Amino acid sequence: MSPYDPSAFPPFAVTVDLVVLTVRRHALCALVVRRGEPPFQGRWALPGGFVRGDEDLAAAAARELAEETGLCAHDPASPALGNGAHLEQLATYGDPKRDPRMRVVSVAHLVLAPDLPAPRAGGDANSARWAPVEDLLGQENGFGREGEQPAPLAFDHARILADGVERARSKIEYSSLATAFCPPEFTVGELRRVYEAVWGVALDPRNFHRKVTGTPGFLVPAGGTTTRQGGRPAQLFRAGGATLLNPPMLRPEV
Amino acid sequence: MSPYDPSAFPPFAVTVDLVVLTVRRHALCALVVRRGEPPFQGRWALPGGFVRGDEDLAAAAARELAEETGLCAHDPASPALGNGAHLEQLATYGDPKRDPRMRVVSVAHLVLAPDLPAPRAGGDANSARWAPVEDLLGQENGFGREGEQPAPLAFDHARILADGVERARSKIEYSSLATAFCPPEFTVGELRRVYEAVWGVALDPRNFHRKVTGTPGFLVPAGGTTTRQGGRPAQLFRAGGATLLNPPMLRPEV
DNA sequence: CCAAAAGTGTTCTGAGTACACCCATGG
DNA sequence: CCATGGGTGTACTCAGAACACTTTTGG
Repeated sequence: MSPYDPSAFPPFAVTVDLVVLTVRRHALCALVVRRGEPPFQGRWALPGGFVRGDEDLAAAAARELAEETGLCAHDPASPALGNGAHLEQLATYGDPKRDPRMRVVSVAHLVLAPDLPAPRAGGDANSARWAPVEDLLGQENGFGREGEQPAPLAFDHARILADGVERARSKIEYSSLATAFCPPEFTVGELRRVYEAVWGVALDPRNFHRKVTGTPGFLVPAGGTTTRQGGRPAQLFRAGGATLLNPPMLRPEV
Repeated sequence: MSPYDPSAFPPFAVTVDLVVLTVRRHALCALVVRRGEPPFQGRWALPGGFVRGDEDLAAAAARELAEETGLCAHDPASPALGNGAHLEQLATYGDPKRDPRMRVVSVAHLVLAPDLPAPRAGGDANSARWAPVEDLLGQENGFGREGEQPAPLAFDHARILADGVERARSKIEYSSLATAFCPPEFTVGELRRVYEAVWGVALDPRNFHRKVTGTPGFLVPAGGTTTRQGGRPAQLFRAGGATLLNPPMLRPEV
């Protein structure tokens, strides 16, 4: 079978889907858009779209991200830049029946973004919003609010979202990725609240402070202080050059 | 743009490429096949092939693996079974120019296999062999043998192989995946030599023994002993049910 | 007897945990 | 003055690192 023969291989549609995570009001939230057409019309879905014929996968993900949120993300090789979003490839989903219309292989990407004012519904998306992942996936932990159980996400997007959340949860253990959820300058307490929101646990503020300030290259002082969280003024930091956290931040047992 | 309109999205070819790793003669080795046709004719490449129209990605990877090696791997969800191979999705490579003939998106998979007699060249592959990853990627460590620098792998396969090796190296830290490199029954020393080959370091045999036998569910005694490594008879073990290793095995600093 | 690998015991030390305590601000 | 969060000091504990030592085979 010659590779030049188009009948030797079936044609696929290739898309990118985005798991865009942020921390809002002490909860881990994901960006979802409402579908304006069948299938799954009216249901929430992850943002995404077709990869163009001459476009790299990461470029397609960055383009879709910009179209849907105005965020400017960057190459997977170099993490956080621009207005701070981190983008990396997550996994690829290619079940033959995942889209009832045709054979679609979707390369999911994970984006970690600082808290943004409000998603702007742009392009082909009817409307967009931030939703707590706990609501989107069903209450994994016991302490979720009861009652409002929204319709499940379209396609296999609940699975993709769950994989993205799991990736984010494990990756902040051994990397400085949690800073991607923070504004350019942040306090140790704000960074701690990111960990607490993503992991759904409480951390000891004193030991956390020692751990992150004692790891060389993790945080660099930005010079100023802030009282935006109340209490005693806190030093402001920027993310340092170190991307790997060794020894890792230990996630308390559940 | 309606998704039903075939002109709305460009058609892609979708393939799976396999990073098949094993440990032979105290070295980490990868399975490579010689290309019988252009482009890159005569060069070594990773095994792989087109995904069929009604086939899941993992199924395509398992099929290609069986065609090339006779190995029987299994679903990514459940790790090692059959004759012991572990298969998981690695990453997806979709640079528009990665294949000069056409637009190909390749979903790479990682396979960890115990030492096999010899690869059987099957199907569309001219010939196949195990090659030390150190030779295929250029000597990362100083202690590689000099001189014989083979031609680089075809396409972007060196990058894919490097990503697969890196995944394997990091994943055996915190999982029981290293047992996938071992036969069904193995000794603690054999398992230690797997770690040493994959990481390229020397580990303290005494502390390693305590660590793996002291982690509940990691190893279960198989009952017998063997002297196939010489010296005092060693207990035989099987891989236990535990898949996560906590606390992780610590990789010594380079 | 000796080499080689398996396995056990013991000491030292680095890092996480828990928690008492002080600091600096806003209201 | 006091509530709130920021930050430091310290004792306890656990697990990895290093290494002396014993065990059991093959040659």
